[in-house]
Amino acid sequence: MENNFGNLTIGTFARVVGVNVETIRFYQRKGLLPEPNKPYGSIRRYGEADVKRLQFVKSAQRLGFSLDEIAELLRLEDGTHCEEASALAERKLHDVRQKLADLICMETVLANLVSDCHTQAGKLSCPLITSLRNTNETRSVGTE
Amino acid sequence: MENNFGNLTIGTFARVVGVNVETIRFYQRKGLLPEPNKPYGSIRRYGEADVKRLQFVKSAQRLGFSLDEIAELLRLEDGTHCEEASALAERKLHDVRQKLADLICMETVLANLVSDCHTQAGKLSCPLITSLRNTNETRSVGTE
DNA sequence: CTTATTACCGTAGTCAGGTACGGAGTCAAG
DNA sequence: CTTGACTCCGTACCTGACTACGGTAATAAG
Ligand SMILES: [Zn+2]
Ligand SMILES: [Zn+2]
Ligand SMILES: [Zn+2]
Ligand SMILES: [Zn+2]
Repeated sequence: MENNFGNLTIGTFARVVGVNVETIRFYQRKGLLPEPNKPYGSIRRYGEADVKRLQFVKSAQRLGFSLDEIAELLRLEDGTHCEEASALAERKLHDVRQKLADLICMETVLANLVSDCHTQAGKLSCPLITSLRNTNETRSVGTE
Repeated sequence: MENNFGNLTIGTFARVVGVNVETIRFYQRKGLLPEPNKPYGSIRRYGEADVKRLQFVKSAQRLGFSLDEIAELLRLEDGTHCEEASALAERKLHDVRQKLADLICMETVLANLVSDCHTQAGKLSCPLITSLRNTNETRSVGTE
């Protein structure tokens, strides 16, 4: 039968997006993905919309959003709640910027540690470890 | 009795560093912190070294290290394993930079969505939602 | 001396985010 | 029409990082 991208079984769907079948079922139970209907018998079929939605979930997840937050983002999908939608998006934007700041701080600290470590010239002990031991420099990270 | 910083009970120790007592005991079971001896009876006392070590754990954690990785770092603490230490830090730095790239991408997307939403002028449906529905823009996120 | 905190210790529970399992039923190929 | 892969569904289990519970002992405060 046509196995184009509009007509996937759960297994193909999972392989296309690169997740475990069980993960899809888990997301369905959590309400993140719908359980599509079974057009040709007793097996559900998944389409492009599902692929996109799942890819969105995975993208947002890589950005550190929790599944609950992603559910919130996805609940905006009906398009009738402009106020709530923009408020939510702005909150997320704020979160993202906060995370960005934290990460930039981490990046600096780690990059310095690594560079110190590499410019060590026959010193007695690793400056990376020494720096980590005097935690002063890293204390400012994650000031939420 | 002297409650200076070289003679803390577990409760004071916890309060000083700002963690739960149970967390300390948990770290002890994990081997991240030693169980000090009981100099005045049957109650353990904690000193500056313990405070520093716990602060080290918490700092490293804020930098995105897992407890297992931190244990690894602590095992390198004699400072004679520069290679391993820097390799570990470099791996973390790579992770952090990957997350940064992802977040910058998401920041752009979210900022655009919010701005679209605000420049909406009496249109039928929220452009933020519309954009979210065509998730194309977020597809590039997390290209590991 | 009594009472209220705290410490000690082991075990168990929590939460997020899955992953695995087992017993059906279903479907396309040979 | 059987075989083997796949699906469905419910339930159970797993990891990481804690957090809570419960009983007993020690000790500090009044
Ligand atoms: Zn606004
Ligand atoms: Zn080094
Ligand atoms: Zn070594
Ligand atoms: Zn809008």
